[in-house]
Amino acid sequence: MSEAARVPTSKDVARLAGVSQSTVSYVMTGKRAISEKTRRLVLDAMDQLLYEPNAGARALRSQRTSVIALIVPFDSEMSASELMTFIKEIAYISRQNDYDVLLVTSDEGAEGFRRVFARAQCDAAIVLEVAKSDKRVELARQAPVPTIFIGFPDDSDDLHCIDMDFETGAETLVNELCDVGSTEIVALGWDPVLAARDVNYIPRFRGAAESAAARRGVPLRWLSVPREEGGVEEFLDEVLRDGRRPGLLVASQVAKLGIALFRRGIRAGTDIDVVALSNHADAETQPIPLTAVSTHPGDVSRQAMDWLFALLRSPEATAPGRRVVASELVRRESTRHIPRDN
Amino acid sequence: MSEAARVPTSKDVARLAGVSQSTVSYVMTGKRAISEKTRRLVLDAMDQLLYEPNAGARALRSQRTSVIALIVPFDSEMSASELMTFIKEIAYISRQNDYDVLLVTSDEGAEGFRRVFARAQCDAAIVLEVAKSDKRVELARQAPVPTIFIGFPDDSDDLHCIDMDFETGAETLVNELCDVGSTEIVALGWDPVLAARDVNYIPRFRGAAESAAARRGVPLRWLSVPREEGGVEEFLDEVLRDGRRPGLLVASQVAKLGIALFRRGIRAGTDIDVVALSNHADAETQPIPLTAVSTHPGDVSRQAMDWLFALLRSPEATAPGRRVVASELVRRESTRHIPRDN
DNA sequence: TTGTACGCGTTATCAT
DNA sequence: ATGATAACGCGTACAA
Repeated sequence: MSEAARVPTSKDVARLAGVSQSTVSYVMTGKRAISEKTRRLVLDAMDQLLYEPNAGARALRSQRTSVIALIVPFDSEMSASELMTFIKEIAYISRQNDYDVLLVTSDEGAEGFRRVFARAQCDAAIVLEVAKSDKRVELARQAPVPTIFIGFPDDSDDLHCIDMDFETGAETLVNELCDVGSTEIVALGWDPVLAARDVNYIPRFRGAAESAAARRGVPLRWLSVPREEGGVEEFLDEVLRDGRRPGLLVASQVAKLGIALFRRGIRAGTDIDVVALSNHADAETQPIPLTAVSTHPGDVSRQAMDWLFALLRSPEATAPGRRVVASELVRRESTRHIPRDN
Repeated sequence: MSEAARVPTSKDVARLAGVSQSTVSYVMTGKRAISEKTRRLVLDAMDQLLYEPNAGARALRSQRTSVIALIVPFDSEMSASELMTFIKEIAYISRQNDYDVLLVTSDEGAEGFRRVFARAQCDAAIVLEVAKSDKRVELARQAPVPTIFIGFPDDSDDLHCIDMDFETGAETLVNELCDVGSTEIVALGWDPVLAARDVNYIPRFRGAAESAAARRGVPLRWLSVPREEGGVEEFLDEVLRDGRRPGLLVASQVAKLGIALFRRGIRAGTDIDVVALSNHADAETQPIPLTAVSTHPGDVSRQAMDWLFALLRSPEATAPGRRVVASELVRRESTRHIPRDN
């Protein structure tokens, strides 16, 4: 790059337009009447200089950053496509509302979250994966700016939380397996490390699945499968031995399971029934497309952002609470489509 | 959330520590000698108040933001897993160097890029996908802060560009197909929309593939396949008709192709030879793992960030240029492993 | 309808 | 070794 061209300030604009600096400011904010002539003068000068207001100065003076912090769990078990949908959607909607997005990795734990508030780097935050007992909950209560949690911590009083309906989703999946004739169910659950991290949706999903199975009188075995090489293979060794073919409820590692079954020559929907918790893209791009309850990351993001902007516009009028995004079963080819009478 | 707790300033720290505000500043920057006693006093006060310096004020005064802008092509044809690797790696390395990452979508075209500079929102930028003739090139030259391009625009004088070695990669893949016995090659190329957008690596890869095929005396047909529903299916209809089984060179839509072949009952590595340009994760998670040249998004990111921080530390000493990250063939199961004499 | 002046919270220069 | 003070660029209360 050549030499650092200095960036013009509102003072430069003022000089070029032949007005005072404050007039330039008022033209931008529209907070007082400006004669059409002056307005044109100022706008022309801005165009000519390619002027943009200095973000730091504006933030310092106005106490608004026009930035939304997004706390991303890069190390979670979400598939890349699901996580990407969240990030992409949140980035798009932010820009549509004239906000930028600051990416914060949740590896730093609660620290990164605290930092962006304490440094006044954002006007709001979105947390993408929350623990049942999450240190960020208390921080959010004391925070100078609003936070939307995607997920339900145990103590969510006065918080804004939104998530997909994992409970109904789990029940739907279990019922689907029972309806196509499964007399035993084995669930491929999340990595024990993730479970130990106390991720909120794991017990929500698992509890609902177990209750639903109990109601149907079908035994359900939950196995937490490590993400490492071989985890899914061992799971299948264990589950399929002696020629057993239980209904599979796949909560995690959807892609790996689809491939692993295929490599064993076991055809989902023919030799075995498989249902999954999965976003649309992942369910479709398996060797055999999976019957699945969609996690709808796009919908969740959109609703979260709607709520957030309502909150930014009128903090008082926007009540806290838990919002649930409906789950939905999409039947694909991994289950036998036995006619049912319902 | 409860009522907006006010965030403490260096003035609050000074008062609590019983020193002047400037002393607090000097303790942070270390730019002058401070007695151990005073230093302790100040640091304790900071801890007690959970003080963090205000980002806007600091940026305004110091002309440094500690933010790196990342220009992300959400609408590109990169797989989610590949794009996510870039983002994740860049975010991690940034934090290790005490920088935050501002996410900018490249949908805005050059505009978003210009904006973050003009508003002084970042100390540097990384552009993740670049056109041969890219408007951001000229902007980067005039920009007040350095930019790293991942990809090679036509006019890259005085720019810092880094990318994977697509040329050698293409040649390697073509040679591999020839070596396992292909007498004709068909390439699954990028979406025409993406090609029309002039993405730099498309002609780089395609040109090298065509040259390599010519050198081997093997005809190569390049087909640009739309991303839409059915694009890959039509490609296969066309390519496989009359029982033809050309060597397949898959540059794009790797996952879709793997599934589509499987659904037709055509086994890669047995019925047909397939090689791909793909990152490790995508190549592994196909029904039949693909012999592929890896795009190494992690390596490219790391090297890009190393370069960037060198540039931030000593702009003069860090020369512009084009850097190439070596490509590497990994043989998996999608090609017949015919012994060769080399 | 417009200009002057102040302060947001820092960093860094000038004093002492 | 430390304190007072002047910018950085913007938004807005106060004057005219």
